[in-house]
Amino acid sequence: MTVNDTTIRTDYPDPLWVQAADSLREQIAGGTLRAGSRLPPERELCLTLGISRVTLRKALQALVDDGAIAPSHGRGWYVSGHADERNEWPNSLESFSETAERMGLLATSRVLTAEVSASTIDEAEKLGIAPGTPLFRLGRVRMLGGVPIALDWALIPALLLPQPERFDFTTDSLYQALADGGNELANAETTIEAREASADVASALDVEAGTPTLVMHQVVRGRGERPVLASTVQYAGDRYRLRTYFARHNRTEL
Amino acid sequence: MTVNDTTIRTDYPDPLWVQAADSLREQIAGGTLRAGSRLPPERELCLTLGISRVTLRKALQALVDDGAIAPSHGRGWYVSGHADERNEWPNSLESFSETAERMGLLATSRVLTAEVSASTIDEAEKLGIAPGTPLFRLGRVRMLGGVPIALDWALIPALLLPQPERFDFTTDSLYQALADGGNELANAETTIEAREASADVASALDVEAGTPTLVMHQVVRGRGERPVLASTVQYAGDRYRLRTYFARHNRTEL
DNA sequence: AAGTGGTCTAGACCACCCC
DNA sequence: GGGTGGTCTAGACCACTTA
Repeated sequence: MTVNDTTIRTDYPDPLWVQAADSLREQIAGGTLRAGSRLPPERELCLTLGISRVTLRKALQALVDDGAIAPSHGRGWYVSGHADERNEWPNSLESFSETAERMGLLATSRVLTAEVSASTIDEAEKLGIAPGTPLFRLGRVRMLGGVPIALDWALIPALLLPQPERFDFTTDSLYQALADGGNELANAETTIEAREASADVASALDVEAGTPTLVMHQVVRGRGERPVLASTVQYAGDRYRLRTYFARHNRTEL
Repeated sequence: MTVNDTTIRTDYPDPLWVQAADSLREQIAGGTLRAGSRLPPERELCLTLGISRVTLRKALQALVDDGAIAPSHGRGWYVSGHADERNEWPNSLESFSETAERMGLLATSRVLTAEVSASTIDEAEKLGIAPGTPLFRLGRVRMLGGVPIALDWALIPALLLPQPERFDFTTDSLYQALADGGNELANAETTIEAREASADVASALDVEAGTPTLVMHQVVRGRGERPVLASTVQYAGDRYRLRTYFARHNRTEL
């Protein structure tokens, strides 16, 4: 027999495992499942949620990636102590706008540069394109509550962001603009280092020259695996702190 | 029957999905599957590898987490351009010893402190233990090829690392020591900031006071979700660069 | 229309933990 | 021994891409 045809049949529902994961997240957030407590057995959850065990386990894995629960072989699933909401992009750095939201501040930008011009050899190599390919260059001062926090330079092959003048990057998200154009971001290589503020950077960030800054360089790729974006962000050392959360995967090896 | 009931029985075959993932990794690394090329269809791989589709997909997901391949609905699986070996702990920061290996340098340490003493209130709060609980304190200068790179302070509840004097932390890995004791590390909360080197730090790292340093603070949890380790690492700004690689998960949002 | 990945099921057996 | 998570299967249908 098939499932009991509950006639839900809604036209475009989330996959069952997403619904199940959301349901469990709510129960954890709502306190029905307290931190440290054990979840009902998988086979019982299957009945409660009306899904198969394979599907349930996919939902549970999603919660593991969030850091919300952890399995213990032979004992059960346990709710993590620190089960608050995690990033929507787990294991990533907290984004600037996420930080702003967490701190209850308004994230804005002052646009220094927004223009299309030919790429240099170095830029082309980083982005995996031919030298001279048109690049959209976006330079911004990122601010929280009006205070300058970071200098952000982004390079995007112009073809991937047609008509950049459609956007107002004092408030619009560059990531969102790329996603709207069908360039979903899939992964990123990141390096982070500490460096003194040069005179130029210092004046843009309104700090003294020579003070420590945090320099983050990223090459972000889309689904197609070609780099979509290269960015360099330089944070004033005493005004920002990168945050991230790592969860180890299901590897059995040490 | 009860053949030899040797209690050990270290007869661990890897799960099929791990074997399958390894097999695919080899084919990619070995060039049988070139960057950018398409993998055989899932149903064909199932026959080749002699496993079911569910199992195969678990293996493929592992490669996605490595950043080695990416799926395209309706088209196939594609090998990523940058398909070289990734971290064993994907989406984590590259560890000090990994960096050393990549650069062909020898990672050593000078042990400043290795002692057990009672925890302060602040330390206890970070580690989720009672104030006064004995802590193993390990202070090291981390070096690459004999050059001091970072100051590393680690705090571990003493119960989790009995007889720390068994280890020689000038060369032994703290993570390995914890894993040997059954404390597998599961996840970590990390903050990273830039700060000036104090006089003490500067002399330990052999740099000038006031130069930029990268300060990374981590609270690492094990499977049990209780913190296992709190560490603060301060890198000389002009001698080290953190590296990481993020891969977006299967979320459909955006 | 055919091929491909995405989701889902019902049931099975194994490995681990605890009584 | 009984309960629990970990692995695995064979088959089904849906959604997307390409021709």
